[in-house]
Amino acid sequence: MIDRDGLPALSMRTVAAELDRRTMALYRYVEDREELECLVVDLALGGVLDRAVDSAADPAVDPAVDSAVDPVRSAVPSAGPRVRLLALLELMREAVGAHPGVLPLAVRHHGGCPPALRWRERLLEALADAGLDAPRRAAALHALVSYVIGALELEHQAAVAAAPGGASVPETFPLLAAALAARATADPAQAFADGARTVLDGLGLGPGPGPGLG
Amino acid sequence: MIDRDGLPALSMRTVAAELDRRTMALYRYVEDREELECLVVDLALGGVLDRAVDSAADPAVDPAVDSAVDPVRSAVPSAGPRVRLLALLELMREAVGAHPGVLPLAVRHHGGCPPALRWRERLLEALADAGLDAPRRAAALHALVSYVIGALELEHQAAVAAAPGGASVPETFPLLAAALAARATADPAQAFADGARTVLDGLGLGPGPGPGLG
DNA sequence: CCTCGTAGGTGTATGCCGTACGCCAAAACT
DNA sequence: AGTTTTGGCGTACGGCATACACCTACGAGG
Repeated sequence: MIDRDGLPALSMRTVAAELDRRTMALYRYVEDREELECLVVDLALGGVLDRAVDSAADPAVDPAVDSAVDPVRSAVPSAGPRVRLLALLELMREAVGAHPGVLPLAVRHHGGCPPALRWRERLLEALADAGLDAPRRAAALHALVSYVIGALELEHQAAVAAAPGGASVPETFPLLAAALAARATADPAQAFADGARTVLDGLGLGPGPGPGLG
Repeated sequence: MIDRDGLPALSMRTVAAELDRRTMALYRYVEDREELECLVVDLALGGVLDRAVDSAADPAVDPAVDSAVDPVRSAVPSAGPRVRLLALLELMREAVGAHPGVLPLAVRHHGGCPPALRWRERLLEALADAGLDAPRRAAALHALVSYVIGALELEHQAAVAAAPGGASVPETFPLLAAALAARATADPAQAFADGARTVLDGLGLGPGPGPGLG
C-alpha cells in the first residue's frame, strides 16, 4: 500500500478498507497505530535483511558455492570482515530501497524491529571477527548505524524534493551549489558505498590483509 | 512551545492559542503547516549555528583572543581543518541539543533552512582548506552530514525510549545487548565526537600536521 | 473629507485522523 | 447445552489542517 499510494495514505481506515474490514476490526490484532507501523517495518525489512541471517544458519544451501559469490551469505570469515560489513550495509540500503516510503517508519521503529536487531547483531559479529574488542565494537556500531540512517534519510529526501524543480540554493553558497550539483548527477548507490567505505577506513578496517592491527 | 510540551503539541490551533489569535489568523503569515515548521527550524537552529558564521565575518570581536579559544569562531585557517570541522559538527549537535524535540522537523526541512545551508557551506570551506578538490568535497560532505543526521537521530531515540524501562533486547543477541548497555552508560557527547573523529579519519583528515597527502 | 482597497482577524464548515465504548454473531471448548 | 472466546460492526468524540466567506480598522488617493 505504501509503495502504491505513499506513506501518508497509510491509516487505520485505509488498511481496513484494503482488507475489506471496517476499521475497528484492526484493533483486534493491533494495540494501536504504533504497533501496526512496527509490523509494516518488520514486513518491509524482513524479506531482504533476513536473506543474510537465514542462509548463514541454513545448511540446505551449499556454502562452498554461495560463499564464493555473495559475501553476505557466507558464514565463514574468509571473505574478510571489511567485505562482509560493506555487504551488510548495502543490504540495508537495498531493503529500504525496495520500499522507500517506509523509511520514516523504519527510522522511528528500528529499535523494536526484530529484523533490524538481527542485522545489527550480524554487524557486531563481523566487527568481532575483525578483532575489535567490546568497547570498540560499540563505538564502531554507533558510527556505522549513524551513517546508514543519515545516508538513507538524505537519499530519501533527495528523491522526494527532486519533483518540483529544485530547491534553488542561493548563489551565496557557491561551494554548496557545486557539491549538490555533483551529488545530483552521481549514482546514489555509488555515493552510499563510498561513504560506507570512508567510515570503515576511519574504523581502521582498511582494505588490507586483515585484522592485523588489533 | 516544543521544548515545553513536546513536538506533538505543535499544531496550528496551539500556536494560535499561544499568540491569543484564532487559528486561521496564522494563515495570513504562513502558507500552511509545512512553512510554519520551516520557520520553527530556522528559529531553533539559527541561534546556535549562526554563532560561527556571524562572528567569523564580524570584525567587532577580537580575533586574536577568540581564535585561540574557540576554533569555530576563527576565520584564520591556522586552527587546522580537522579541528574546525570537528567543532562545526559539535556545533550542530549543540544546536539541536538545545531544542531536542525539533529534531524530526530539522531533519525533514534542513534542505530549505538557511542556517543549515550556511552550516554546510562552512563545512565545505573547511574541507577546501584541507586541500580536497570538488568531487572529494562532495563525497566528504555527504559522509559527514549523513553521520551527523544519523547520530543525532539515534541519540534522540535513545532519549525518548529510555522512559518506560528498556526495550529489552532478547538474549538471542548477546553482542548487541552488550553494545547497547555500554552505550547507555557512556557520555552521549563523547560518543558523538568519537564517531565524528572516525569519519574524519576515514576521509584522510587525520590529526597530523595538515593537508599533506593531497 | 470621504472613499476604498487592503491587511489582519474571525466564524463556520468539511473531511480527514486515531480510537474509546458497547453490541452482536459465530465458533470453540466444557 | 451452555459458556467463553474470537472476530467484527456501528457509533461517537475530540483533534487536526484548511477552504471559504465575512467583518473591521486603517492608510492612501481622489
